[in-house]
This record gives sequence, structure tokens and C-alpha cells, in this order.
Amino acid sequence: MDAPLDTAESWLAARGEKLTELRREVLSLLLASHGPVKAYDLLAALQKQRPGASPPTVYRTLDFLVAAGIVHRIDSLQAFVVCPSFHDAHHGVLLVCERCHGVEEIDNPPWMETLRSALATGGFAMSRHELEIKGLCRNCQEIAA
Amino acid sequence: MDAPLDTAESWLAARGEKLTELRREVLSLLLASHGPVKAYDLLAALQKQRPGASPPTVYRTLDFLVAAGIVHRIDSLQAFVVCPSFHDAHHGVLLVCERCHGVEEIDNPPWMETLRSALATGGFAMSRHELEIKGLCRNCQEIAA
DNA sequence: GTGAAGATGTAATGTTATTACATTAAGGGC
DNA sequence: GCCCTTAATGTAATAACATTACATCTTCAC
Repeated sequence: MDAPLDTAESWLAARGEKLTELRREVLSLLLASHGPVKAYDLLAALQKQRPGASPPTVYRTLDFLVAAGIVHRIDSLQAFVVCPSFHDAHHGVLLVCERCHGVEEIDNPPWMETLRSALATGGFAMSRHELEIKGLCRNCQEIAA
Repeated sequence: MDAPLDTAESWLAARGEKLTELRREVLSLLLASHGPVKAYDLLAALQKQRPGASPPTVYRTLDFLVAAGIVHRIDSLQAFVVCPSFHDAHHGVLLVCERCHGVEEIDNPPWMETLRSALATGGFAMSRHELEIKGLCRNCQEIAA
């Protein structure tokens, strides 16, 4: 049993999409990393099991997984991370540590609606996509102190 | 009189730094664009008046201006924009339109402290840098509707 | 005027991402 | 089953974004 992959498969099936062998391999590699992965690092890993893999191979697959909400792209790191809770529509917030580059995701925080409506008052419609916030994680704050 | 450039010059002087001719040219080009500019577009513009300009020329200058708080880098666009209010320390929020790629900056919104303290409770120290939020600007919402 | 630090010039290269087109696989109607 | 359409992947080339390393020039304190 591989729970996350099975969850992804059902999630995609509900959208009328498939978790193909390639997508499964890419998602497995992302899951194995426990953190953000750069596209070309992912490509290098993928090539070990799929020698013909090339940039379009990974970028297409990542685009698909991102569009499906299974993976997020971290703009500030130019990297990709598996969403820990893609079981339902959610407004995830990605807390990106500027020191260790770790990413923590919090799901539907209580202040999200406040923020959204404050921005809406100003005429800006916040995206349903992820919100990325930079800072220092707990561990790195202690090190820096 | 060129107010924004003079303001930048004083701002830098207060930090013990200088607005050199190169920096002034780059900042002028950024100001003239009224929106985010990509580094290589800036380079192309700069080369018209400074033929020897190369990637390090623009990236070094942009790094300097970003460090000084005069310019922000928009991670989601991989572009750079002049900060409209670099007169004091501020926690700017950059509202990035996903459709037209325009950027609006709001300065120290009232909800910022709430957000910061909510994240601090969770152990995350939000950066003093800019917060970037993606969505649709007023104009693009109307077009989409 | 000389030495240190800052700023810029220059060449090369590294990293991230896309385009364009060919080929193969999967599913529906008959 | 066969044909057709669409989705998925393969493959080659290139575009777009950014950095390294080192040379040269400028500034300014002394």
C-alpha cells in the first residue's frame, strides 16, 4: 500500500484524469524528497529509472501535477513540492524558510478570509492558488539567535 | 527636477551609498516602464545608451537597488519593479495580477500585524521583505466577467 | 600619491524553461 | 475489430534567466 499515490490516483480519477506511469514516478520522487525539489534535480533522478527523460518530460509532468493541485511550485525557490493535503479544495499557505529553504504548508488558516475580503475591498481578487510567505522557520530562528 | 531619482539619491546617501551614473540610468529605465521589467529587457534598453552593458551589469545594479529597498523583485514574474514608497522602512505588499502582470503595491496594510503575529504563534517569523500575492486586478476582473 | 575598497567591464558558463514537431498509447463509435 | 480522435510521451533544439571569475578603473582617506 502506498497511500499518497493511491490518494492522488483517486483525486485525479474524480477529475477524469489519470495517474500514468510517468506521473507516478515523478510524484514518487517528489514524495521521497520530503521538501522542495528543483526541476533539473528531479530530471536527474528520473533519468536513473527512465534514461530518455528530458526537460519537457519533467516540466510537462510537473505542469500537470500543479494544475491538478497535487504539487505546488514555489516561485521564490524555483522548486516544486508535493501538497500535503490535496484531498479537497483548499487555500494553502506555503511558509518558505529563507535560510534552510524548507517549506511548511498550512491549510485554510483562519485569517485567510479576512485577508481575502480586505483585498477584495481594494478591488483585488486574490487567487485561489497558494499564497507564499517568506521568513524563518522555527529551527532557523533558533540557530540565528 | 526629477523627484524620484532625487529621493533615491537622498535615501541612499542616508545609508552611506551612492546613486552612480549606471544606477541612475537603470533606475530611470525602471521608472519609465510603469510596471515590472524583466532583467534582459532592461539590459536591451540599457544597451541603447551604454553599448557595453552585459548581464552582470544589470544584475549587479538590480541587486544593489533591491538591497537598498528601492526596487523589488517579483518572484512570480521574474521581474523587477520600482518601489513607489521607499522613503521609509515599510512592509510592502505586492498585488500581482496573473492576467495582465501588473503590480500594485500597498504599504503597511492594517492586517499585516495580525498576519505576522498569527504566523509567529505558529513558530514562523515572517520576513520583513515584501509579501507577494497573486490574483486579478480590478480591470482584469471586469474583462474576465 | 599611494593603497584599499568600491564600482564597472568582459568573457564564459551555469541554470531554468519552452517551442516545435514526431511518435505512441488509449478510448469511443460503428 | 477497425478507424478515428485525443491524450500522452519522445526528441532535438533553443530561449530565457542568472552567476562566476577575473580584469580594470574610480574614488577617497590617509
